[in-house]
Amino acid sequence: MKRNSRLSAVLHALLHMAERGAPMTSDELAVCLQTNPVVVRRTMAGLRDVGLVTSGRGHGGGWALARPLEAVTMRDIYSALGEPMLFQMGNATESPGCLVEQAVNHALDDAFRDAEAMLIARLGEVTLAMLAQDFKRRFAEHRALYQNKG
Amino acid sequence: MKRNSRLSAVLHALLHMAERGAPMTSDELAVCLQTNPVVVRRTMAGLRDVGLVTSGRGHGGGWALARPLEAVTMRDIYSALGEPMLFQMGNATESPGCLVEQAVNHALDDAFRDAEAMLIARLGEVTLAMLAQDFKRRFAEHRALYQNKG
DNA sequence: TTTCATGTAATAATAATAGTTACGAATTCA
DNA sequence: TGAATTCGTAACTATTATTATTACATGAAA
Repeated sequence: MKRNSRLSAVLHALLHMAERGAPMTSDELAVCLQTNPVVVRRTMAGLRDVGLVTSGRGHGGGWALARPLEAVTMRDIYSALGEPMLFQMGNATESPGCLVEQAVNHALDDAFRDAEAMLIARLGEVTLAMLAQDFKRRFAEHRALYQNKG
Repeated sequence: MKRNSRLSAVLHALLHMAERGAPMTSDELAVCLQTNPVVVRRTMAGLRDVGLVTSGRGHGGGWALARPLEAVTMRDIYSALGEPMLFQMGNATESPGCLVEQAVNHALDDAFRDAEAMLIARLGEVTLAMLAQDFKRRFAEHRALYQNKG
């Protein structure tokens, strides 16, 4: 896994889990996401805590979706991962004794809060089912191209 | 200077530069922003390159605003610092061979692009003059409180 | 009871950012 | 001219945050 793009990676994982019927192990997901099994567990643990996925141990164990694709939005995932991903931009000092800084921080906070609100709203409009459908469309398109060429 | 809050720090600096009539040296700004003079130079150099501030060497030199406060918005500063501050969230892989990932990234990019567009629009509505005025308001308020208490 | 898989703590490695040191170049003033 | 400033930058170090790894315990299934 790279950079701070955990959201992208997790969505990726969830769609692969959906394609598969049975649970996927941390090792399988780690290969899929090009990261380490322990990192997968740590990340998925957060999703399990809010009821988005389930985990099971022993034979036949692993990670599985806890809800149908239609009932999960990108916002759910974003929130489960701990929203401050972006937008944290904590203002310079936590103890704003300087009145200039108070004025600056107030204006910045306003703008960033609004932008994040819009982001969250947009993420809430897209379900995993929609993503899966978009994937299918791309797949069909890709296959058509492939058949044309050979 | 702390964290990734360069935007906040720079706005802070510019307002202090405005209060003062004469240019401020990197050393003075460094004290004001609790950072290092070299860091100040590096940061301010970006603003100078887009014509927001001027720099002068030797006696009486230092940094000064190149435009009136009314003619600079928070967006100008945000852009000059290199927008990808937040929002960079580069999707997991740069070579998206996986169609699942393509679908995910497309959806995420849409949402983040819209949110950043809103952020930039909001930042563009606030001039440094407005921030200065808000500061004055806070100062008056503060002084009133102080006089009441003794 | 052996094998498989998660749970988690502790540690190491990486990457991004910020801070330092050092010195060169340009400007002012005596 | 020469000394005092002050920015301009490169090179290096330090710090911080994130990610990856190791190791082992816990629980479940065959």
